[in-house]
Amino acid sequence: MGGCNAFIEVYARLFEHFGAQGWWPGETAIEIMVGAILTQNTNWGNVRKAIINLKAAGVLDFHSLLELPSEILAEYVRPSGYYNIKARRLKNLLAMIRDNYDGNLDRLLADQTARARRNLLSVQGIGPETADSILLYAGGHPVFVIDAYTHRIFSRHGLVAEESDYHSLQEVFESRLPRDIDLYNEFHALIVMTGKHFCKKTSPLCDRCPLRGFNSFDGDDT
DNA sequence: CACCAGGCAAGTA
DNA sequence: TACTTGCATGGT
Repeated sequence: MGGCNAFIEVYARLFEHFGAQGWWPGETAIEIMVGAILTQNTNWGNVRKAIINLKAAGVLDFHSLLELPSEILAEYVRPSGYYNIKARRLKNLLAMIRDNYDGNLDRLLADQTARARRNLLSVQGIGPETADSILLYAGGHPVFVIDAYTHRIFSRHGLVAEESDYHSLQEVFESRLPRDIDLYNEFHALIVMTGKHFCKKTSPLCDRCPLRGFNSFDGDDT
């Protein structure tokens, strides 16, 4: 259907259904970076409360966060869940930026993509999705962010193998799509939106999913 | 009530 | 290497 590649067609359908998402939901680089850690395996609504706490306390900037005691930081981020772990992960990230980029977040974000990514991944508590979210949404680097929804939606529709790991999925997306930062930005956001509304763990392939009937693979099972 | 959420690391065999 | 478990609040 529609001669061009399936991934572009999926993007077109999702964009038509949901419209532009305008991610990331946050204004500054530090806010995006913090949000990327806080949202790990957690509903964004909970993350928003944590961000509001940090803003209300006036500590949502690099040096305030660096100096803030971990126990206090943990209290602020408590609504996002795993609050002790996440407070430590934030501290680990801040320390890496202090040590490698002279405490300047903009220098991390302006670094070469590969080196910035390596440094992010060296932080305990930052894995590929968190690193790539920071690179794309805070730094504007052309890396496609993969998440649980990406895997679930695309494997259920028979577009990628069920056993694909993070890196192989990222390779597929980046090779099938034009290297366009705005496209990467919107597409991942649209995938998350689709997952939230139509592709939960249980309740596979529901009726009003914008991708329903996308290919013949659809609908043979639930 | 059970289940899940925009992961990641550590433990086990 | 390939599973499993801990981390935790809040919404549906």
